[in-house]
Amino acid sequence: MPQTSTNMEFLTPVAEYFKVLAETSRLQIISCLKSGAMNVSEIGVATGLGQANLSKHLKLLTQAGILTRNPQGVSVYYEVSDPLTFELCELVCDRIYERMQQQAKQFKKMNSFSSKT
Amino acid sequence: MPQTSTNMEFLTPVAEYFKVLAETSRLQIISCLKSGAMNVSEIGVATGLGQANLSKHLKLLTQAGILTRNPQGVSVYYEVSDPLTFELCELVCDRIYERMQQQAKQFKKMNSFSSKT
DNA sequence: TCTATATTTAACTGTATAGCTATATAATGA
DNA sequence: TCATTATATAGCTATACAGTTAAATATAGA
Repeated sequence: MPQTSTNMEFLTPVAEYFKVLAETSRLQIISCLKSGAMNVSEIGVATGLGQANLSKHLKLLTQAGILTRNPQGVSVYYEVSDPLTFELCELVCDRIYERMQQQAKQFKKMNSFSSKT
Repeated sequence: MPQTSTNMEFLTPVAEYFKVLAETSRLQIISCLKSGAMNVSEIGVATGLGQANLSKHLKLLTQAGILTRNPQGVSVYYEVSDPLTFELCELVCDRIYERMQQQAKQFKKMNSFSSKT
């Protein structure tokens, strides 16, 4: 990436943050942690992710500052460290929902097979 | 990806949305469109991206519903279609800034070489 | 200490994609 | 029509990384 533009460097951490949220598996993990802290096995059951794979994602999320790691005896509990994470997901979710509704409306209006009620 | 978990499918469009924002080049494009619509050549100058590469990113952003395409004669103008995009970037940006400040504070406090004023 | 359980790490494979070069398409003016 | 300029696309390479299997590490209890 031979980018030498001025504000490139400032954008890098932003892009990296979004990249962490840009995977369904990690979103699954975040989603199931909405109810509070869980240990790795529990998250594994809840998400259905393979054990090693899950561990890698948890490491990534923790390094990105999105999760907090908390070892308790033999098991390790993870928790979403910042409510902003949930807010971002909700904002995007809501917007996608709005768009889908809009598309459905458009579709109904344009569709010549529609009953046009 | 042999994921069969229930809410996987609902998370896919969310992940895809974040993925589009997870590239410095695309963030550059979005950033330079803050001031309003620009044509491809202008964006090219502003970002320093290669012509073909830029074109691909613009296509991606448009397909994701983030940009609006508007051909005017020989040139094509692009514009950010939804202020939510800017909001998301700002939210993340602000949070990263807070974290960096926090880390700096921690660093100063922990550093045994510090002047401790 | 030995064993069992929980989590992490190492190493590998396949896939997705950023950026490149070269070419194609579209629109305007000579 | 032809040339020129602006965008878009095709094809390629290198890199990043999700998911897998196998091995390593850590903790608690017998």
